Amino acid sequence: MPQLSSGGGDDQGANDEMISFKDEGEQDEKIQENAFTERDLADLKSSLVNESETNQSSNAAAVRRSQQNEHRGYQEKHREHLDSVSKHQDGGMYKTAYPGYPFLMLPDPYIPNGSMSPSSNKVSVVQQSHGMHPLTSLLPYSNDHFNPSPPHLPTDMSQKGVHRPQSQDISGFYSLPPGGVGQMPPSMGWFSHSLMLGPGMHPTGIPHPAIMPPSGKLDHHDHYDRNMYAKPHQEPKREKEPKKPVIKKPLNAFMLYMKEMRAKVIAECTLKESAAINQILGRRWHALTREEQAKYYELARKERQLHMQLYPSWSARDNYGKKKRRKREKQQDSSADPGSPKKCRARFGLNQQTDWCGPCRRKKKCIRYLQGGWCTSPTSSDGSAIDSPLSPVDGIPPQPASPLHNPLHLMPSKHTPLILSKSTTTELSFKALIESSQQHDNIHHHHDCTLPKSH
DNA sequence: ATGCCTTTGAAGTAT
DNA sequence: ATACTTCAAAGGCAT
Repeated sequence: MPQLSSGGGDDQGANDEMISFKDEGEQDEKIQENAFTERDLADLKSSLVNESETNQSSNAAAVRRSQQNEHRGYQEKHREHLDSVSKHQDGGMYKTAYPGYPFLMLPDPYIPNGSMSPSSNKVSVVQQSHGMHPLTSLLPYSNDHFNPSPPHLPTDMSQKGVHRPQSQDISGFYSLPPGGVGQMPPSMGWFSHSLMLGPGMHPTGIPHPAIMPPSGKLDHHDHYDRNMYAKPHQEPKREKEPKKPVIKKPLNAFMLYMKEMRAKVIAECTLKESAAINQILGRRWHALTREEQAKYYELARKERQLHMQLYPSWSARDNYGKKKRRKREKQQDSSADPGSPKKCRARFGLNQQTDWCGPCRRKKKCIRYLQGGWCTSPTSSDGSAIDSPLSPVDGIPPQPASPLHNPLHLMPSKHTPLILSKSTTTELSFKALIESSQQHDNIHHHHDCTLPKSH
C-alpha cells in the first residue's frame, strides 16, 4: 500500500497513522514497483514541512492553544485574526499558482522559497482521470451552489490569489453567522473555493461548508443559499440565537479523496449507498500510488493549516462528543471481555512489546489476524469466548459464521470490508459486496468496482 | 426526525 | 507513551 513515511515531518504529526494493512511483502513489492521510493517520500515530507510552514503552523498552533480556553471575544478575535491573516497574504503570501492545481493559489508555506518546487511532480503529478480537476470535487460546494457575487466586489483573484478585502464589512453584504468573518469556513476554504469558483465569485468565499448551524444537519445548498446570499435584515433573528456555529473538522486526505471520487464510483458502480461506496473507495485508496495519495495528504495538510489560521481557537474538542455515543454504548454491550491489548497479547502468547493485539487499528498488523483468527478473542452475547472460528480465504478476513458469533463490534472494521449490515443487505448491495469481497486485497485491479451495472 | 452504516486519518480522551 | 474514541462526508436505510 502506498504510504507516506512519517519522517516526523507533518506539522500535524499524523503520518504515523499511515499504517499499511497489507502484508509487508505486498507492500514491498509495490514499493519496488514504484519509482517513488522511501527516500522520495522522505524528501516529499521534508519538502512539505518547510521553514515557513513550520513557523506559521507553530505560531498558529501556539495561538490556537493559548486561545483554547478563551471563549470570550469570540467574534472580534476571529475577525482580528483574519485581518492579520489577510494582511499577511497581502504581503505576498499567496502569489504563486500551483502548477498541479491550475486554479489554486498557494500560500508561500507550500512553496517555500522555491525549496518545495510545486513542479516537483511529487505531489501534483496525479493523473486527473475522469476529466475532473483535482480540486473540483474537493470543493464541497460546486459552482452550482453559488450565485454570482455582487458586482461591486472584486473578482480578480488571479494576481492576489485569495485576497480577501479586509476593509469591507462583509456582514454588511451577507448575513454571516454569529462568528462573522472569523467563522469563515475552512475546508477547501476561502482560498480554494473562492479561486475555483471563477470570476464573479465572492472572493471571501463566505460562508463555508465547515460552518454548520448549531442545529446540525444542513444541506450544502441550503447552507449557502441561506448564508452566503442571505440578506442583512435577517440579522434580528440571529440575535435571538447567538449560538456559535459549528465549525467542522478539516477533511483528512481520505475524506478529500472520497469527495473527489465518490461521484465516479457512484457512476461506475450504479451504487448510491455510501457505506458500500466507501468500502470501494477505501480499497481504491489503498490501491493508489504514493504519488496519488501524496496529493491528498498534501491537500489535507493545507486544509488543516488553513483551518488553523482561520480558527486559531478552534479545536476538534469543540465538536467532540456531540454525536451520539453509540460506540460507547455498544462497547458496554460487548464488553463481556474483549480484553485489554495487554491481556490479549498474553492470552495469545504474543510479544507484549512488538506484537499487536486489540482492535486492529493502526500500528502493526495483528498477528492473530494474520494467523487467521481474531485480533481479540470475540465473545458471544453471554460473554463466552469464541476463538477464531474461521480461517481466512485468500487473504479475506474471516467472516461471521453467524450474527451471534460475530458481533460486528468485535470485528475490526479494517479487516472486514464486507460486513453485511442491515443497510447493505439489499440485493444490489449484497451482490456488490460479494463481488468486491472476491477482489479484496487485490490492489492491482484497475476496476475494483465490478458491480452490477444494472439492477 | 434521527441515527446507522462504512471508509481513513486527525486529533481528541483515557489509561 | 500508548490505547482507544470521536468526527469529518455521503446518502440510503431502519427505527
